[in-house]
Amino acid sequence: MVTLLPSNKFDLMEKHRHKRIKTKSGGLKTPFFMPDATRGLVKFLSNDDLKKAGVGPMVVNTYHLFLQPGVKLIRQAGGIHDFMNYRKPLLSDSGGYQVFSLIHKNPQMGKITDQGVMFRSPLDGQKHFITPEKSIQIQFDLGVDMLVCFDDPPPNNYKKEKIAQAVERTIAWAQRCLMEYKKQLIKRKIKGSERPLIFCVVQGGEHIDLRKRCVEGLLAVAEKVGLKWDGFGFGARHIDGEGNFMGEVLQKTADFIPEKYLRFALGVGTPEDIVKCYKMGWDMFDCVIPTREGRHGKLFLRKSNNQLSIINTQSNAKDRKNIKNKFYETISIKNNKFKKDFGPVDERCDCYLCKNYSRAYLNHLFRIRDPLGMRLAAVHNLKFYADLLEELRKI
RNA sequence: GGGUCGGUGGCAGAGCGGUCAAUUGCAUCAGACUGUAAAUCUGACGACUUCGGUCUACGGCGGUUCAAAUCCGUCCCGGCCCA
Repeated sequence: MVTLLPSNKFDLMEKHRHKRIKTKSGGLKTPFFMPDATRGLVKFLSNDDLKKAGVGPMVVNTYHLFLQPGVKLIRQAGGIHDFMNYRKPLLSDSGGYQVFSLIHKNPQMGKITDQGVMFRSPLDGQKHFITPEKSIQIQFDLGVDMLVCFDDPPPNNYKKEKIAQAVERTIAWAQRCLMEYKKQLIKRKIKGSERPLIFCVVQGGEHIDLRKRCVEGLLAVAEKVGLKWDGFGFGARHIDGEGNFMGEVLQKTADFIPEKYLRFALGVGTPEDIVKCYKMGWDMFDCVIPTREGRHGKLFLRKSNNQLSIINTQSNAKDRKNIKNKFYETISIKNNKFKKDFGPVDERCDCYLCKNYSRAYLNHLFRIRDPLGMRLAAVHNLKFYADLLEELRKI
């Protein structure tokens, strides 16, 4: 494998660590990245593609799977692993993010109360009431290896008092989630080694005091219930209104979370954001970037050296400035300049795309909008992420 | 040869006297995307420009009109119908 990271480029605090965790579907070493298989698949990819891309654990989504095909069917299939025929660890996101992405962004899509959330299905408009308890029950029904508490992630630009309110709600919901978790373990007679790991989520937007309050509240709640969290997630968006990475908030939040807990930076992120978070002590990541941007024709490339990128010259001024800090480059394969480029997408990459096809061919696939193009691009980007994380595991 | 319907920007196809450099779709060019309502979304798309405008454009030519892609004449080209 070609080294991705320049060895001396990161002047951040060195708080990274390596943990080993056990799940019923196998062990994991941190740090690791999980692609989002929201509806029970990484769009366009087969399990074989995932394997070739070096994908291990993945994230599925409670709310989306609840809507379709429904929990009952997945139970009949023998659980989400059997349904997908995927044997590696799976983490289910609670549906909390959909409180943000569907409702906070679009109030007519549902209603949030202390009791729970009324979602209006984007599929057919039907109403569904999801409570913290229900989210946990669904996640047990899915049979995942890791589950996440149902939370309320407000947009970062909300007034502080509203974010504080979301923090208190998230803490209260976490307690209800943990109680339900306890109940389900007993009800289903789940033994220690079969126990899914449980993550709570820290809210608080850009406010460090609220993040602190949230971590403390979540620790207190666990004590009250008499169980321990396996990990803490960083909730809401980790970029501010201008698209800037909220480095200090991420760093401080990591510091508030006691060392022994896993730290899961939900939704992070770009390769550089992952590296930064890793250095701060975050262990786990998931993001749609490699797959979505791949489907949209953006490919991640290993840099030939530590010099400035010359490829991405058409990006805006802000990007051009930022690119100095990047250890990789990106191309938009749809661009005209690749029409007759018969070289591989990334000559330093050994993924299925780069080993078999040219830039010109991929450009053609995107021009005719054939799904094969999106599939190959997603495989390539996931391999890039897999290689990056493999490298981080060695640092 | 007669009749009839048509010829609009790369293509398809609106417009049928001024608000038209011309709706819309496709194509093209670029950009965005961070716990996936995303095979999506945004912008540009005649030429020049001191960004206020200026010019050239709706088959050709010639008219009518203050004003024509839009009305009239004629020519060229195409579809269909009749001989």
